Amino acid sequence: MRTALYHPDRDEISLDKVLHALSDPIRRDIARVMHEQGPRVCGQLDYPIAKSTLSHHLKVLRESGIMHTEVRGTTRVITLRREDLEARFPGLLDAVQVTAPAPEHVLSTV
Amino acid sequence: MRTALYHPDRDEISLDKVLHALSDPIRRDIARVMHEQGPRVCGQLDYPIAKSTLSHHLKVLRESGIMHTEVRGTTRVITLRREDLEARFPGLLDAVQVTAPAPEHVLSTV
DNA sequence: TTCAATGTTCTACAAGTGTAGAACATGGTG
DNA sequence: CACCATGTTCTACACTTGTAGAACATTGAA
Repeated sequence: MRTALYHPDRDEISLDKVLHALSDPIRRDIARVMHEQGPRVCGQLDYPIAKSTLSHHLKVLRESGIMHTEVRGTTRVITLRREDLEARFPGLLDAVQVTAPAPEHVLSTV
Repeated sequence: MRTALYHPDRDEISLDKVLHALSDPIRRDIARVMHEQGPRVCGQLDYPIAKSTLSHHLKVLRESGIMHTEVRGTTRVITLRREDLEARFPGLLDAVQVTAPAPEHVLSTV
């Protein structure tokens, strides 16, 4: 059963959901990696969490409108929806350090 | 028993906690009101929630470093920590529409 | 001192979240 | 076909969260 993956339209992307999605450090880092290294295959992501947990995070990122998922064979290519997010919430990706390097004094953030 | 209210130092303000705090629409609106109308007394805030719930939200905002609380008689004056937040996460308050008016197409956000 | 006003804290609860193991689905390969 | 690789979905669980009522603390005023 192939069901189409849900992606909100640009105008449906909600700030509540985006901020919630980005409040998790792993999800924020996934977004950062997608921006820094371009589209990725899920398996290329390396975090100390279970496959099912990673899948959950990717679902949150996709359903909140932060990334796009394209099925390609057995793998899935995920892409940051940079333009949609920039159009909807200008400066947000920069401000949450997804598209901007963190200033020195921020790196030690707990 | 008067215990000093906890306020994180500027350098201790964590992006995780700030984003989580701002992912709630009521808390984000409180921040917006503080910016727009200056320091407020808690009782001036008008939301359809219980006193204890409002108090909880204010605690989250204070402990995440978003606002400062000053006890003054029986009331408490709350202030947006605009400069600290701007220094720590430049552009964030604007991007989450706390210090910037929402563009037309964003007002209908669900 | 007694009373009222302002908020916080305590307690409780339903809903949501991050986590992971097991099973499943899909697609490529031999 | 059988087999493996990639990820998702199902189920479960402990923890957190937003919510509110009741009691409490503090201060100012009558």
